[in-house]
Amino acid sequence: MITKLDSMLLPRKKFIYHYKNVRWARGRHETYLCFVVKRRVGPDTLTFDFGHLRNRSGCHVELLFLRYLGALCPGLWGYGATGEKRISYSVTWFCSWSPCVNCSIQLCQFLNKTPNLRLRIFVSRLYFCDLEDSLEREGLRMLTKAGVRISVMSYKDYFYCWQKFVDCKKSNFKAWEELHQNSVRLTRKLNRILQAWDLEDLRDALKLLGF
DNA sequence: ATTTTCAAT
Repeated sequence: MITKLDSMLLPRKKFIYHYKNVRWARGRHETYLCFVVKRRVGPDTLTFDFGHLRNRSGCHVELLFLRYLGALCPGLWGYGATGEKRISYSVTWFCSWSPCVNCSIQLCQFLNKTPNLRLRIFVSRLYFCDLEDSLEREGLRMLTKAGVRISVMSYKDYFYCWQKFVDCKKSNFKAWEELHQNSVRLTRKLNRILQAWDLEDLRDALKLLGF
C-alpha cells in the first residue's frame, strides 16, 4: 500500500489548493505531507525514497508518517541484540499546515528515541498560531529545541515540490498572487514565535548577568 | 472590516 502511495504524484490542482499560502485558507479539511527520505552514508546522503501522504480518519498526517517510517527507513532501529549498526536517515517534509501541539509533542518524543533520524520541516501555513499563548506555538518551539529546523515554504520550495511531487507534466510552476508576500509574512511570524523568550530562560539569563 | 485551521454530516 505504501509503495502505491509513493509512486503516486499529486494532481496539480490538489497541490495548488492545499499548499496555497493564503491568509484565510477556508475549507481545507485535509493536510498533505510531501517527504524525501535520504540515507546518510558517511558524509554523503543518498535519496532513498519520496512521496506524499494525506491525513486519514482522525489521524493527523504527521503521526501517519511516523507509522510508515519503519517501512520507509529500513534499519532505522537496528538490531541491537546482534550488534548491527543503525542506519542514519534524513527526512525533509513539506506540509501544508504546521503541526498541532499534540503532533509536535509526539514528534519530539519519537526523535528523542531516534537520534539517527534527522528531521527538517517546511510548512506552507501556520496552524492555530495566531494567539500569543497558543499551544501550537509552544509545540513549534519544542520541536526546535529537539533539533528540528522549521521553515516557512518560499517560492523555491514550492518550485521544488512541483517538480518532485506533482504530476506537473513538465509544466512550469506558476506562482499564485501574493505567494511571496504571504511567505515573507509567515516567515516573520514564525521567527517571532521561535525567538520568543521562555520566561524561565529570561530569569536565568538576567541572574547570570547580575540583575 | 472581516474571514480559517488535519470535518461532520
